[in-house]
This record gives sequence, structure tokens and C-alpha cells, in this order.
Amino acid sequence: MERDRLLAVFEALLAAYGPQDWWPAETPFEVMVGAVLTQNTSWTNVERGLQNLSTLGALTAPAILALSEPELAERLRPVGYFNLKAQRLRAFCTAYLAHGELDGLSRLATSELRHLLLTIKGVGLETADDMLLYAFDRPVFVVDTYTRRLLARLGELEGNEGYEIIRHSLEVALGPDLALFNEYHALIVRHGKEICRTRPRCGVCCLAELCAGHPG
DNA sequence: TACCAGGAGAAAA
DNA sequence: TTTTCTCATGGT
Repeated sequence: MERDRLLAVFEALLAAYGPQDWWPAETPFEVMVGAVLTQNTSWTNVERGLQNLSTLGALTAPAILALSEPELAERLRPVGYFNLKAQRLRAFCTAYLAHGELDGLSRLATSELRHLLLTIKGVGLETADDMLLYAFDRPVFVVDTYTRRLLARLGELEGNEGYEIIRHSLEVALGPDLALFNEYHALIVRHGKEICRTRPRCGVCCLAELCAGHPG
């Protein structure tokens, strides 16, 4: 991937949508909870679940663990996959407390922290990177469905590249840049939600010229 | 009605 | 090792 082209895409998205000020959360812990809940789920549904927890005063790890799994699942019902996510959220909170919460985890080097997060059942590559970028301020590029779709449309992907290959390519091309990675991923999601879904062929949008010549 | 959403893990092939 | 299946509510 070419740095100049990736930056041109970024500038076009920024000009079209403006700064996104991500992640939509009050605290780093809330970022991490949201990252688990948003797996294959629309953010509007996640917000209902977060609101249910907030109403209970349960947006802390001890408070979440104080709920039984069925109780937690019931609160997470609007999120979808609520039984699964209750289980995953509890697993995350247990690990979070066991490793010294935000302070303890923040002391770890990025590679070590990433490895640790990935050992938690229910935290996969994208969820871990959401946490690293938006809760721990580490320069990691998050590769989600929208990122893959956009890069494919730009002709940067064959279509079957693995997560780590794509992430590494982006990070090498752009260099470690926390602010850029933060805004870029947020803009990709914003663009993906507004344009790429409703106009699958991407004929008329802020990236039309940059997409030109590539199928799909 | 059918499809999809800011995935991950287990099971099957 | 790669592919397929499961999890589930809410909006379009």
C-alpha cells in the first residue's frame, strides 16, 4: 500500500465528514465494554445495552461481576447475542481486575498488552485492537469489515488477506501515528455506514475518483 | 420478507 | 489448515 494514496483517502474522508472524535465513550473502561458489545452488532443496539448498565451504575468491572450471568444477559438483551456477550463481558472484567485494571494494563508494552488481551475468551483481533487504540492510546490500526470493504474497493486488497497482513501493511505504509489511526478508522466506519452500504457500487461519493478503475 | 450490523469461537471438513 | 455454523435484537 502506498502512503500517499492512503493519505489522500484520509484527507477526502476528513473533508467530507470532519473529525469524528472517537471512541464514543466516557471512560477507557467503557470503550472496552463497547468493543466487546459491538461485535457484529450495530452501535445503536450497543448504546441501549450500555444505557441499561449505566442506569444500574454497572459500568465498572466489579459492578458487572456483581451481577449474575443471567442478570447481565437480561440487561444486554437489546444488544443481541446477549447470552454470549454476558459471558464474554464477565470474562473480560475478570481479566481486567486480575491484571491491575487500567493502571496495571497501561504499564505493559503494546505487544505484551495485545497478547494478553487476545488470551481473553471473547476478545479477538479486532476487539483487542479497538481497545489498544481507543482505550490505551496505542498506534494500532483497527481492521474491521468497513476497512476491508473500503480497501478492496480501492483496489488495495485481493479479498482474502488475513487480518494481520492488512493491519501490518497499513501500519508500515503510514508509520506509527496514533492521531491518524484514531481518526482514520473512525472515518472509515462513518463512511461505511453512510455511503458504502446504501450505494454498493460507490459511484458517487467523496472517494469516487480514488476508487475509479477498480471493480466492486 | 430478507438482509445486515464497528466478530469470535467451536465444530466440521 | 480452512471453511462453516452459531450466537440474536433491531433497523431498513
